[in-house]
Amino acid sequence: MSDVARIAGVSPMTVSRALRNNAPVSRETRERVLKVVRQLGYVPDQLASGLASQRSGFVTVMVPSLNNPHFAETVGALTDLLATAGLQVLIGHTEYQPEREEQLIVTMLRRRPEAIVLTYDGHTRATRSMIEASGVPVVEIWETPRRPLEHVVGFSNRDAARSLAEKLIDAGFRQFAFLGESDDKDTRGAARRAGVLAALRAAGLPDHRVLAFAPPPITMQQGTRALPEILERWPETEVVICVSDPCAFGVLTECQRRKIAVPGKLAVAGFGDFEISGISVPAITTVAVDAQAIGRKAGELILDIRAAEMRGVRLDRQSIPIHAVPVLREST
Amino acid sequence: MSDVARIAGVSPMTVSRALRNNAPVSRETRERVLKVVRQLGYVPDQLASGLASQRSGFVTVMVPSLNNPHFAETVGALTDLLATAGLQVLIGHTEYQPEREEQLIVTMLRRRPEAIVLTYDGHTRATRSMIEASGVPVVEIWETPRRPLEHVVGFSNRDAARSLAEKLIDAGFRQFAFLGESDDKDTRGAARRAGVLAALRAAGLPDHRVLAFAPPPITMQQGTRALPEILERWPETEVVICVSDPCAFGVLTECQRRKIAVPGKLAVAGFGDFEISGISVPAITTVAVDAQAIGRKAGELILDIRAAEMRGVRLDRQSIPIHAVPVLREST
DNA sequence: CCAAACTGTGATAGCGCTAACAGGTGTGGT
DNA sequence: ACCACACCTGTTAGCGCTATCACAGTTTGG
Repeated sequence: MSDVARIAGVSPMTVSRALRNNAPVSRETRERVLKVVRQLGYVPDQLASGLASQRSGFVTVMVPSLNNPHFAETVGALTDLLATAGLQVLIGHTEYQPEREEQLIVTMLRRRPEAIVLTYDGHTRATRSMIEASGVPVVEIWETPRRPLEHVVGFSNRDAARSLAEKLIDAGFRQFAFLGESDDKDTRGAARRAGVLAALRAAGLPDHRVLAFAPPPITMQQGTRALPEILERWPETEVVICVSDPCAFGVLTECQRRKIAVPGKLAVAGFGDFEISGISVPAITTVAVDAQAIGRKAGELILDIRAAEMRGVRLDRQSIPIHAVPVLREST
Repeated sequence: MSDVARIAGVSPMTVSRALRNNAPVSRETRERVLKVVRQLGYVPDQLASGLASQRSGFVTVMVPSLNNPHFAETVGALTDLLATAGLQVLIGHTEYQPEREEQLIVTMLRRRPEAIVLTYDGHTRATRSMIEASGVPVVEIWETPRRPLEHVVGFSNRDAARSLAEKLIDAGFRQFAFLGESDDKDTRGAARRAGVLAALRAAGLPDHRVLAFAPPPITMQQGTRALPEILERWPETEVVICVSDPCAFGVLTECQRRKIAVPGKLAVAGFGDFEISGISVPAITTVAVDAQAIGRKAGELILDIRAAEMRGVRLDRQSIPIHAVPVLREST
């Protein structure tokens, strides 16, 4: 930077100002400086900038898995929105394990993020206390937790799943099975299961057909393996509601292999409205969630938080609702 | 850090050493310091550390899209491997646009990454020269480019696609169509197309049935819309090779909607061996690529590069091959 | 027994940038 | 003519760490 300053005939401070948007520099000086910057191919060091200004320019995002179109969309939308404000996203994937989340948070806090975005699946005590102690603003996404850490951009997985089950009850189904996850304490999957069971109980229907197949995520492959287990244990099942679309697709294909008519003999539903659910034959009934909107609104919220910080105040706890609506398709 | 030093009765320098692994501190001093660190909940500032030590601890990875199971797997494997060495990954998604890659690279270089990983899809001149000028080690993945920037972890998309086409020719197919991307200069998709066409020409078969449907990526949805176009223009087509698995799945489902028997009336093949290709009914013929291995080997390579740097030398250009093999399944 | 080597710790001086304030110049109002 | 003020630029002093050298205390070896 001092090289640039010398050649442009100004002080390093003026170079620093010329490189920012809202700094007071005359148009001609800025142009002269930027010309030298381009000439030399100078690239400012953001580590140094961050240290001096106490603004790292980072936002940390924790998702269970990258290999999930939904979280990829959320992260993509968030990244793009924050980029407009010069913020970069640091992604961590927890593999659906709160302990891993805790460990990642430690690593992330070293980078002094300006905000933390957490996908809800339960947090350890240590995670909660570390984040609170750090004073970094937090946004939880993809659920509206009972005990939110601070801000929330999400929906009730329980209510959404309940609403889906109610629609299927209205459609005349009576014998439900739920294909879900094991080890699902405080997870979004557990909330979906609870929602389905609540609908069944409210309608006076049997609620015992719950298969806790494996730890999350349940893959397509696991969906194919779960179907025979359901058929064997509860041959009377009329409809299988799956914790997410990929395993619903797995169940569907296994039905096709076994020549079980869907929806004639068995109906199948998922959760999330992944692209595949609209494309497959038959198209899969599911709950549509706008994953991009979650990322976008979380990003907007973070910009609001920063704007408030500039004014010296801490933004009040926000809870931004996201729509999640059942979509009945051919599979039911 | 000076607080910790004062309470532990040592100098800040000793605290700094106690927090690292390979620094000379006596066991008892380190334990005493770490105890205070835990007591105070002190979290070292890695921005400051990076500035002082000239090691950012970052590796930049550019992928076309996060919303693609393959790149997600590659990035995931890379992230996990680099984490073992305390390195963090900064992800950028180019949306398949070299210009966006260029712009992202500028942003990334500000963070002084210790290595850059690029998914090959062609690079602009400016990208190439910026990276060379920066002196940061580069690894290109998912292809073996003709003019590599430096290191490579990948395979020939052309040869892999050619090999798939040859197998299908051996299986007796004669009238091929290729469903690919438009605007595919220097892309992996273009290499696949070239490979298929080379196989056809070598076998003396017609090679004119190429549909350049849309800019990458071709989605499932677009696969469903491409099928009618192929059928109309070239009703004699016996097999459609698609640039990637998702669009192959789209083509397959559209066949099912139109009651076109696959593979009886029309065969379908993809590229990449996404999970869906092994699950769908019929399972889709494709080219299997070990996406995780790409991430893992790229990570190992980066650790080698750093180890060499420690010894004061620059690692020779490496080119690490990845296997990509055709997998014939029910759809052909 | 003493020089040489090694071990653990501290003091000093930055890393490359920016916050905060100081000051010089020009403009307009009175 | 003077003051008030806006506007632009420079100076100084760090941000929170670590590289490097210095040095005391200890061990080693001939």
